[in-house]
Amino acid sequence: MEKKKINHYETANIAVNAVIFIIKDQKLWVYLSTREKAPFQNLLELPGGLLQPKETAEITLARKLKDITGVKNHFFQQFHTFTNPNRDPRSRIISIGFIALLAYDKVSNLKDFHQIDALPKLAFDHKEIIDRAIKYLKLNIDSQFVDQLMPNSFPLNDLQIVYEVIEGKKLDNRNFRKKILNSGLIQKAKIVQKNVNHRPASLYQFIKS
Amino acid sequence: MEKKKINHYETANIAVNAVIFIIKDQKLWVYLSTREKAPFQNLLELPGGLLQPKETAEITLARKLKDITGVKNHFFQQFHTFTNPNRDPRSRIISIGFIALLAYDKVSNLKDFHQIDALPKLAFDHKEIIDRAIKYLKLNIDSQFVDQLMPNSFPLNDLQIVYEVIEGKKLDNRNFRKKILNSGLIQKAKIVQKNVNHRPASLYQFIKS
DNA sequence: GCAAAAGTGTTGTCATTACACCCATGA
DNA sequence: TCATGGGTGTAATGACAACACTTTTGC
Repeated sequence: MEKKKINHYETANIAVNAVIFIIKDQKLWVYLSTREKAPFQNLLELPGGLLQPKETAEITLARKLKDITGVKNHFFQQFHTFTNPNRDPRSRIISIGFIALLAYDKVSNLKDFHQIDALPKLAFDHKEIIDRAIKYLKLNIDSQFVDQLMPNSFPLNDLQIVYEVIEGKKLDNRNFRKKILNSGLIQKAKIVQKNVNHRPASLYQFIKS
Repeated sequence: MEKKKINHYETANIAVNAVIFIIKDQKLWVYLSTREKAPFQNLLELPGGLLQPKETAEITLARKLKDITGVKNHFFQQFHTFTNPNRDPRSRIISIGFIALLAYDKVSNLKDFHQIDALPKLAFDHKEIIDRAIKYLKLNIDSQFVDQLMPNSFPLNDLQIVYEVIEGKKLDNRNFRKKILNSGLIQKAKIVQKNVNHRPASLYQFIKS
């Protein structure tokens, strides 16, 4: 008896994965959690999850991010979709990769963040996802991205460090200040830095349009 | 009797769609074909197809592009994945969107190309896919992209037109020539334009690295 | 000789780079 | 008073913008 071949195309689960970046101590850090189940048990992995019926990838991701960080209204952006048929040994799951950017002062617990230049072996293709996310971040660095990585108000030198970390090079302090102040993107906040054992900095904030 | 809920996640087919651009007559054109079956019968749609088992999206796309244009080794690039659960009325199909760029002299039949500023109603969410592809193209315009859109050798003024169409503005001829010649990206070809009823142009080509 | 597109230089403005010292605070 | 990071100006260079006429070919 011959079974009619209705459909020789593949069906798959659809996953999202978030590469959540923060900048702290002049380094880029990414959120990872430990897998409790096989496959890749005890290895670190990116947060993510499968799309439920009626969900877009963006809705699934917003739901997941809120669960993970407790922050509402995360900033995130698609950067690539990973479709290698063997990327999950259990079954075919394609993953839509997002970057999510977060100011470190919004993170209540930093222990799940890992420096991107000292990552151990990761589950699945998550190393590849992170590598591509970093490439995307460096290539698309702009004030909208940097805004997300900064606290509400900040010294100019902290802003400079964020640019330096992402661009991977030192910037001239005087030139940086000149440029950023002339850009019209930021303004002086009404408060000043306190409790530092050096000259307190003026604090600035991004002008929300 | 209660049915055990094994999996409340969605499975879906995975499609790729290609937004194939050419530039001709100082306009941007996109490849579309007419749907022969419902849904959206007789409307125009983007080329694409479903992933087969063991195929990555990139492999599926390369296969499809070769079928459509006859060209091997197409240049293409992912730009966005579309996951609206209602984007296909038959079942859940998510689509990975690619741009593909092609020199118009490689196209044997131009009848399936449509000017992007005069598109009729399209099938599915394909209008949205094209809009996003155009945005991506404009935002990421670089010499690698432009190279794909040019014939092997070309007059500088044709190159200028390609930049003008993508950027959506006129460029100064002298400044354009100065800049592009100083960039080190192109070199004079050994041949010269023929059979034109005006002064024949020197032809140039991109230096393949 | 006319139509059509190819090709060519100079000047002003603005953005970017390079570079080194004094300032305000807490301990 | 010392340690720590905050904060400042000027000059040289390079990139980009504005601008109009001559050249070469086919018909």
